[in-house]
Amino acid sequence: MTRILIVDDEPQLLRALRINLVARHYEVALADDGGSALRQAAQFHPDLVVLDLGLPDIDGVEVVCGLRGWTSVPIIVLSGRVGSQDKIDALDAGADDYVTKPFDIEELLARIRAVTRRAVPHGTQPAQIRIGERTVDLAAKTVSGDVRLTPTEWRLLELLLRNPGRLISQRQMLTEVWGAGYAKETHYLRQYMAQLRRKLEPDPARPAHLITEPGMGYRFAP
Amino acid sequence: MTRILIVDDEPQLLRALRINLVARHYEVALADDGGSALRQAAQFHPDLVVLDLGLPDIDGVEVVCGLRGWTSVPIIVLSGRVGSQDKIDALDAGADDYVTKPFDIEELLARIRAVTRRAVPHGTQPAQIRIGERTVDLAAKTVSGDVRLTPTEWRLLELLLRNPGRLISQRQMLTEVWGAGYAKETHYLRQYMAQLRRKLEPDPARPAHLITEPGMGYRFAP
DNA sequence: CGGGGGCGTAGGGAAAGCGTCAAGATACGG
DNA sequence: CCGTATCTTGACGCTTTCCCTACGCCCCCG
Repeated sequence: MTRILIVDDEPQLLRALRINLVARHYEVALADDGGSALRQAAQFHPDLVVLDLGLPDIDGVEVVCGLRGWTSVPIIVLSGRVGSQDKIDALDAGADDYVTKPFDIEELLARIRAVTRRAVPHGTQPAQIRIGERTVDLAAKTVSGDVRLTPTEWRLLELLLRNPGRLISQRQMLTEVWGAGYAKETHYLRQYMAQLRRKLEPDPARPAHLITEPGMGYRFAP
Repeated sequence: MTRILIVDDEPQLLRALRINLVARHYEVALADDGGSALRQAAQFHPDLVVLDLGLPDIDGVEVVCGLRGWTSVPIIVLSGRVGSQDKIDALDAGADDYVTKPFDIEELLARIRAVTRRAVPHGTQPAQIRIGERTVDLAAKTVSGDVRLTPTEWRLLELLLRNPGRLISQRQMLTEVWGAGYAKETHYLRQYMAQLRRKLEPDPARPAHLITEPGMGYRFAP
């Protein structure tokens, strides 16, 4: 469920927004000034902030900066000011969208959908990745079970593991690992992929995680 | 360098935007109708699309859908229509922002910055397309259900999927997939289309998505 | 009713791509 | 200076993919 923090000093607008959002199954938290907005954001960990610029205590742009200091949560700014400079300031401070009051609630909802659709779910990939019976730690550059990899093998493996499930073209692998000018040396790939499989795959002859896509490239299957 | 595709049918607006964007070191491509917009997007691979809704050939929302069929590139819609419903339709079709004309160029630039700042580098977000019971991801080159495609099959499928609903002539398919000298080898098409259908269609004998247009070409029906 | 063009399916030979073994070349540390 | 680890390069079977031919079907048209 998407969690939304609404920040506005007008009680009736706050109320109207809360009702509309709850009806659409959002989880809602409220704040009526900048200070409590920052506090609520830290506690509530919203997936989206709807922020009125005209707050009694802190300027709205300041609130945006305060949030952006530690979070990349999407922010939609509401404001009665129609001047372009206000919009530019808010957007460049880190806001994702800017809606001028008065606004149609349906439009705001559509913009909320647009912004949340784009947002990446927080919590990216962990540093530890399992390959068969082995565990690879990209940050520490270690593999469980006393397996050691050469620098070239690490570069190659990292490229694959950072794109789980995605096909990496031979060209991309060669240019990123060996450099431009080696784009045709597919021989290196076969050589080093074989070594990686020998060191990592449970059954190197039948690779289950370091997959070949003939004519195209390789992929890491988690 | 950020690459921007501008789609508008007014030459003077096109010109003004191009000048402003080039001055700010964006790389710019232009299109003046929906058809060339879709084509340009497939060729130019922009990091952002600025799209006017009032195009002569295709409705703007259709263009948004056409793009969203295969890419998650950010889209900022321009429009003279101020009605909320137009905004909602465009945003829900997959647009990221909606700016009503006339607009301040500085505001548009700020919105461009806001949208591109949020955008993740190419390909990290899956752009998935449904074909029957299968799901195709063009960026990762994956098909659900342990289906694998050969390089030629991918080139052919990509061409069709990037032009959803549109007829692709045999000539175009042959030249783009096999090369300029193969424009008459229509039996290649029958061969590979059959294979694609076998691998993707629920009932290959009665294709529901990879449609033959006798004497003309083929079409992908979403 | 017969013929022809366009379409779908099947199968086989050629070629390209892949995995592997092995050995020479190069860098690095003792 | 030598030995080891690592990176290049070459050669050889094997698999996948591509290209091509052949054949049967359907629809349109004569």
